[in-house]
Amino acid sequence: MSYDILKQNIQKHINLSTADLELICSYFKPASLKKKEFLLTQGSVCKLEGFVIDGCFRVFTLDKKGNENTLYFAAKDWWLMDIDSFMNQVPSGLNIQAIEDSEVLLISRRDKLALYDSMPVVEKLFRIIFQKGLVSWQRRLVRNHRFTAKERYFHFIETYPGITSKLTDKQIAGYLGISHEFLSKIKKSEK
Amino acid sequence: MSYDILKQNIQKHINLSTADLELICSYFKPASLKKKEFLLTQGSVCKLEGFVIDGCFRVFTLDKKGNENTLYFAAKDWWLMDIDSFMNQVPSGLNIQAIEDSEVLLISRRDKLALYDSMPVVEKLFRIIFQKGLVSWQRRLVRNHRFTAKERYFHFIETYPGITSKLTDKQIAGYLGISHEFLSKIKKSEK
DNA sequence: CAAAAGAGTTGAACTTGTTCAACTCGGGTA
DNA sequence: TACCCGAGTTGAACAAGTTCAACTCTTTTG
Repeated sequence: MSYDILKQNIQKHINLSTADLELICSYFKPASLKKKEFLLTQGSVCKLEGFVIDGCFRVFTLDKKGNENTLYFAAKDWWLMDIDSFMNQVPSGLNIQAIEDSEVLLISRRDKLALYDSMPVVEKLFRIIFQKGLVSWQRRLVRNHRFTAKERYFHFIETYPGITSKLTDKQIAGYLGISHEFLSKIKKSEK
Repeated sequence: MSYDILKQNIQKHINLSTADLELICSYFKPASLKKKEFLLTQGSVCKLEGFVIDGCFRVFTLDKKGNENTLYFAAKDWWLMDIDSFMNQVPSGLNIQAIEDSEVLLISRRDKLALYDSMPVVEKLFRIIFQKGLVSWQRRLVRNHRFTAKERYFHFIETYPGITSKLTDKQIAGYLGISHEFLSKIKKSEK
């Protein structure tokens, strides 16, 4: 059952009664996306927050020159959201696209706000999730300042071997913040 | 009264009764730090979380070569913490140093955990604070990928004119992730 | 199956940023 | 006052990463 992955994810963060767990999960609705389909496009308002059950997504922005900058990839067991647009109902600066056929569990903004209001433990859950997220974003920024593109590349493939295999080099380059031509040269140099 | 700044900061995020606000604030104890004094040093465990009433701090890491990488500056009305070390009681990778004589309000880990447990609204407060923090770290990473050092420099001084005046160029360079020599050349080029 | 589009590679010229070393300048401290 | 230290500047040589263009090789799609 696909909800098991969500339940296990929540329990990694907090201890919860089975009843509470069931109740939280009941607000999430399953959805399928085909490869290349978008869950959110830049400029529109984010209406859904998701959790990936299977498949993989990339979350990226597009600048005027058409350069893609990838914020993160979300494979199985990852949360998927544009927090800013979802919470504040402002136009999103992000695109969320399936990079392979995928299954997600989605919650609407209204339901999420209702959960926050009715279950304090959900506040705690997301306080912890965001707290952990903040730490990893801080670390990523330091790596970006401190490490060369080559070091960042090897850090990435060692840290996320499972995701790497699903991605094109162009997508990885967009995550590392380098051109795909340069990534190609990095890979060649280390053969 | 110095607690007013903290109260106003909290109220920017959530609506709270005066009684709750007073109760939360009662856990925070004032402290003074002299210029160059450390609130936390790399390798030790973070025991206190702070809120800046006056002055300014820098939060940075030091690598083997002695390069300083600044995660952020915290002036009046900013929160100050190493979330990872504080929450998980692991040795910190960060240094927190006053860059001028400063006043802070500090809360211990025990008191913070007690607040989380006894007041669900505190969970909400920090859920919102971390949520906003996450958004700005994501944006900063995109700026780092997309913008040149020169663009990042002008973005910084335009966004934080008040803090800029307190900082040396070396400290700003550490925040931007460039050498201070290169920052000097950037400033010269735009005269 | 054929055509087209996208992914990856390579080279050459270029831009951005680093490193190291030498120098200047102003402010605190003995 | 004299000194020294840290901040900032500058130049030259170098390293890291980009851009553009040309080419190959898969993959997708009609």
